[in-house]
Amino acid sequence: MIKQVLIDALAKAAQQAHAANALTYETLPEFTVERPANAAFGDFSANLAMVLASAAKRPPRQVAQALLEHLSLPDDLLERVEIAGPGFINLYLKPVWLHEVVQEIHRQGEAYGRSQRGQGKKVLAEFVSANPNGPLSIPHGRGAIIGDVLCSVLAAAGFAVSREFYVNDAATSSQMVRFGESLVVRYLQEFGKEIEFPEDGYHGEYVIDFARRIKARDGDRYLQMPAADRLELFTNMGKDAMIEWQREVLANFGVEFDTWFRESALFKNNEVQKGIDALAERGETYQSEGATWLASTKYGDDKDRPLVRTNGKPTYLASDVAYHRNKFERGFDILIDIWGPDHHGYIARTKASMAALGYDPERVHILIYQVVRLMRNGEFVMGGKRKGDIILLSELIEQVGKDAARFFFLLRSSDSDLNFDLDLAVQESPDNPVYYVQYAHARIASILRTAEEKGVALPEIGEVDLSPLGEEAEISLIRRLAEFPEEIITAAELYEPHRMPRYAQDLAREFHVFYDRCPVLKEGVDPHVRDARLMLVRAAKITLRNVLTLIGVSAPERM
RNA sequence: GCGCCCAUAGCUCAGAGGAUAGAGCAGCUGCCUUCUAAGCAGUUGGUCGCAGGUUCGAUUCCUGCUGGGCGCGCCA
Repeated sequence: MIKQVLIDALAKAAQQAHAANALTYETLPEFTVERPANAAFGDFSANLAMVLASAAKRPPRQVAQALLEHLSLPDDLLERVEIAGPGFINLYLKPVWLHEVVQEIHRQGEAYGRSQRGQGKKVLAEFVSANPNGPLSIPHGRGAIIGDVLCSVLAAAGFAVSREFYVNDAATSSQMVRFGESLVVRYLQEFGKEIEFPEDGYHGEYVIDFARRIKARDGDRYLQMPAADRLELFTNMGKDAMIEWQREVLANFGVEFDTWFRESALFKNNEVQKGIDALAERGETYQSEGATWLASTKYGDDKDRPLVRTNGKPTYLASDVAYHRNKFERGFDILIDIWGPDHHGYIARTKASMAALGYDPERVHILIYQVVRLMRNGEFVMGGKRKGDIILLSELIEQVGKDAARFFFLLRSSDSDLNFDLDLAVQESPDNPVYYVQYAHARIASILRTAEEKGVALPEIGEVDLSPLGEEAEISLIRRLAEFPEEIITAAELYEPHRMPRYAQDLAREFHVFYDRCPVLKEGVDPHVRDARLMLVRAAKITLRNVLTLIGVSAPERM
């Protein structure tokens, strides 16, 4: 990558200036080489002189001067260098670097954008993790897409990624029992039994539907069963059905998990108790008021937390300790948990519990995404579960389609609330960002199709002279293409998948401008220009398709 | 009361400590006998919530306020 070449050259210049006693500093500070906002400031701009100024005890511009005297870059790459503003080193490159970008994209094809930054480090991302007693909701959709695309981005940046869904199916949990009871009552009601439905039961239609399916399949055979056995059986049947339902909806949404990890397995293998014991052995727990507590305040939590209740049952935290410990024991270097906003209070205790077990809490990254609001006709919908007018994730996907749903869920930073405009998502207009981006791809495909129809041969990349590419629209398009690998690395390192749709929009915009200004196949275009532009158009197609694939959105050939 | 997130153009939001703070929408004005007008161009619009601090440099980092969203169980 060109940027790395420049960074290395500047670092070397600093070392040589230092060796020649032209510059003093202890260690070379972090510095950046960036594409400046204003094109007049060159192709790239470095802040090295400014960050070096205080150590060198000289004004930034003088430091820059000293650096330039020792800077060496190939003549066929570097056009000129300028010191500007408070001490920026602005590098103006010859167009050949841009032509090399186009060639590189052709050579790499589907691999363009990928890098080895992650060095194969093993990452486990856990997300969605809905309870197996109901349908997936809109917030689950946001978590699903953030997790799925973050994983794709990490994989592209050279990490070894696993996607995991944690199933909160502990049989002892009161919510699972309540769910099982609700299902039993609905089943009995199907046979005309007049049983009152429990106030704190699961009122949703889906429970009734499933009870009917059990009746249709198995008839009345559960009517005479001992109540305790029946409850356990129905709880399990209901759980399996819910998991399967959730799995299907997510698969329809393009989200597939490598593993579905069950909380119940932690109990089955006694790992919950082992986790508690491990903490006790390390002296991190104590007994008080009949409960067992984790001394999480030692590791930055604001209170100590109960691990085992007065009634002897472990808390949710106890399973979570066992679960995270299990993840580390499976050999993952980095753990990522993606949680909804209602879980923010659990960050400190989760990290504290891992620290108490001797794991570096820095290896656990917990991402909290903020609330989603659906809007229709300019008004908020989804009044709440009680009213029953809640929109399910499956319904949303049906209404707006997978592409729009994925793109919209990813459009905002996880830290921001998300207002999901249902009307806009289905609009076939340029206001709709997903159409805007897909349309750019379709336009490219159309050009290539037309070339074929006209009998214009598509030459091999190595055979084409790219030097005719020099117009402003061409240059800024190539620059944008060149940024793609870095953009993926940034998104991966900051855990910010929302950078991908944003990049896609920026790239689409550059292409539309190019399309408007630079005819490819029209009458009167010089064949050399035409061929060079064809190569650029193909490079844009490759890159656009690659970013859309990362987001999980289709790249249509026609619209 | 405590915690998390947010506060940037009329609206929805970007902006990893850098130069003149950006995009889309909305408003106004133009561009299709020419590769897809689902597009492009021009133009209007800002005390980056307020007050301090750190820094050569703060929309960005820190502290304190103000306003809004969400949450705060030996529930999961």
